Amino acid sequence: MAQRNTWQRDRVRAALADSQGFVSAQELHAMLRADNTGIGLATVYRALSTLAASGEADQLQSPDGEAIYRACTSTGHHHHLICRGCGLTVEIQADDVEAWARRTAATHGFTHAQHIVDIFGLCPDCSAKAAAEDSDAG
Amino acid sequence: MAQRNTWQRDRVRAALADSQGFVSAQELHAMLRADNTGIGLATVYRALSTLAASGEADQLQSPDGEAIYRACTSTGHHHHLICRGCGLTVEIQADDVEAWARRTAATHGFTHAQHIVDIFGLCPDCSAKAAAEDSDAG
DNA sequence: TTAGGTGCAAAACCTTTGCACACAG
DNA sequence: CTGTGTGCAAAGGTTTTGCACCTAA
Repeated sequence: MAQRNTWQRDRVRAALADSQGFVSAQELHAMLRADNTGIGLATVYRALSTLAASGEADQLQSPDGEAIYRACTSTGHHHHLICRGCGLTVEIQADDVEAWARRTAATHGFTHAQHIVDIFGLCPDCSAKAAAEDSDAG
Repeated sequence: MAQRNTWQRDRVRAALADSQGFVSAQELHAMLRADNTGIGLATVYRALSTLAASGEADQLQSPDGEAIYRACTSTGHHHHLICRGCGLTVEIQADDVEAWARRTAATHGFTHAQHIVDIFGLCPDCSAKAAAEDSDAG
């Protein structure tokens, strides 16, 4: 039948739960290897896919183009505030926007809707640096 | 010295402006090749990076893990509801979201903030087709 | 002239897949 | 026993990079 309960799967799940924010499959694999398990990279990917499919994990794309995962928290996902200067990424809650996106898709009869909501800008540090360079370099 | 003004760069910029919504570098390259230009894939990537760095284009990750770009329109800001199946694009107004984005950036001390708010999904037609295939094959 | 841009192809990167074997049920 | 899961490595995809030539200022 469906899924078996292997220690590999458990380790992946545990490592995922252990991580506070998002983790890439590569990072997860590295963690697991460092943890003295001879787990394979493909296994990590497969476990992650399965976990994501069964709703135990959330999967999305990092700004770097990697797939990143997090243990599934009961309530929806969030979005990102990304610094163009240093790459700093702040996770933001946007329940209103979630609702708006769903409503907008439904209004137009769209199904299977995913939304992209991200804000690019300069973080406080980079804003200060940019201002300094501006008056400095002219 | 800074950037030169090559026809390749111009074509990339034009193709980008020509596209409603987001386009991947691969798609852009295909368009440009079909347009009778012998432009190279690497050139498209390089032009896109330059454009993104100079603020003329916005770059982000599609749900499929590709980097996607769109022309940065300084005026008449609106968003898109894009059909994954047939490419149909609906322009949507989102004043509430505009306000929210501005507020969120400010709250975190971010400056020069631009936001990306787009929804990908299946339009009514493609939804129906997908449902038909589902009950047919499943 | 100068130095940045271009094209091609190979490299690098992340992710998926084929295969033989092991292990959960 | 049955069939899913695993590990390895090779394949697949996208994006970057090296190099020689070209071209815009």
